[in-house]
Amino acid sequence: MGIADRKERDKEELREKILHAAKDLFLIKGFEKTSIRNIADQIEYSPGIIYHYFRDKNEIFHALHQEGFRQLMAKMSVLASVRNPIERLKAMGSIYVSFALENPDMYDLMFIKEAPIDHVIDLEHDDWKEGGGTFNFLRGTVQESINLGYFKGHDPEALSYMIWSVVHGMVSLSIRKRCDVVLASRKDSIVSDALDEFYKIIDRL
Amino acid sequence: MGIADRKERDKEELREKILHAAKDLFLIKGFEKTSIRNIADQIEYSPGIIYHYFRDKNEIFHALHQEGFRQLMAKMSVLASVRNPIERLKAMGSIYVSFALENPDMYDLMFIKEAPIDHVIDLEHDDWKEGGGTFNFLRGTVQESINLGYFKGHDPEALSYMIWSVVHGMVSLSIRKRCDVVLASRKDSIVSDALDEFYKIIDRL
DNA sequence: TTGGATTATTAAACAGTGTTTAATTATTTT
DNA sequence: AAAATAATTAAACACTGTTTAATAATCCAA
Repeated sequence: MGIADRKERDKEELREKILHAAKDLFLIKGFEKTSIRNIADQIEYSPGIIYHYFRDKNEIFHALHQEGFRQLMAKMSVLASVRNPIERLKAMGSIYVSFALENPDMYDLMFIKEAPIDHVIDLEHDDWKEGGGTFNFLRGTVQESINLGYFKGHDPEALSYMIWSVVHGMVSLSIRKRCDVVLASRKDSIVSDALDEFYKIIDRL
Repeated sequence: MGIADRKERDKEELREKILHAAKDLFLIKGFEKTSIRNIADQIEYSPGIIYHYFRDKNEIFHALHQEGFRQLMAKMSVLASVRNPIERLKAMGSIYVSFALENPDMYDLMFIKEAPIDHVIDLEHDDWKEGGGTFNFLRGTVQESINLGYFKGHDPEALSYMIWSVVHGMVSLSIRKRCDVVLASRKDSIVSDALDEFYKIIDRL
């Protein structure tokens, strides 16, 4: 079935081209300001073609969303070798924050934008659960820490959510420029400074 | 100058009507999905009139943004009577979170949406600074706590940003439905559970 | 009270959006 | 080579924020 295969590959190729163009444009102009026509112009096809590869603009969103999670998980995977769960926890925080600050638009897409999460819930729920996912990695690390005697009296799941909230809060306030108003002078360092404050607290528990 | 006054009042009245309609619609449909024409329909005027009262859609955003901050600050003001800064800190967290969960769309507008923050920075910077503002209230409370011997070795400003990040992170992940995917079973209670975890940590410092 | 200036309001248009439709071109199968 | 199928497009639809010029309403001075 070599011919069918090649056809399949050709189709996949154009799909990737659309996705690539979409990502490029969105990193420059932002997601909502990137139009279907912009993407079509970029790949030198007519706008209509995009609807043969994606149901709507949200499905492009969703595909990029998945790619972002693959990237983040790849960055996290180096932590498998860190034995001490508290050390791993802190390293996770640093990786999470640096991923967000180095790829603010991708982070925005993954964790801030409202777009089609309903869609994501349906389609990605299984991926999340079986694939482990970043949150389960965090929850596991917290559980390990508790097993070693840290975080006494804490609920592992709620504590994990709190920890996620700290790092997400820091980077999302920064990305959406909410600290510029109130912390203009140190807006470039405040996130890493605040992360250090959090590490100090962890060390004292 | 009674006539000029009345004219002024009439103008103000329509301005308020636009704002009211905009807020109503936006609470139902969301901000981006509320169009100028929708607002015009609601108040039974033509779309063009809105541009005689607001420069553009962002200026409506900005007006609602200010209203939200007035609301939040009003809720916070009851805390002036709480003497113990640690108690006040925790009460602030609870008020902040409940404000966000009770007015998710308003919170979204104030702290999550990207819209015209540049505009806000220019216009609102002074309000923020002199009027105190929520963040300065937090910073002051943290400073008071430090003066009383709490949070030893911490930088008050960075610590304040970290604390803000915790509560903002919790509610914004919830509002933007990022916990639904990963914590479906307890998505309604996770925010308050996580806040409790944070309080436990504060109590142990 | 009337006429002119000013102001408030509107209708219509512009350039853009996501999406759908039917028509066209290209490719594959018979 | 003809018929069937698939890929691609042009054109339209109903919407968006915003601007323009024209209209309607109001005010102010003579």
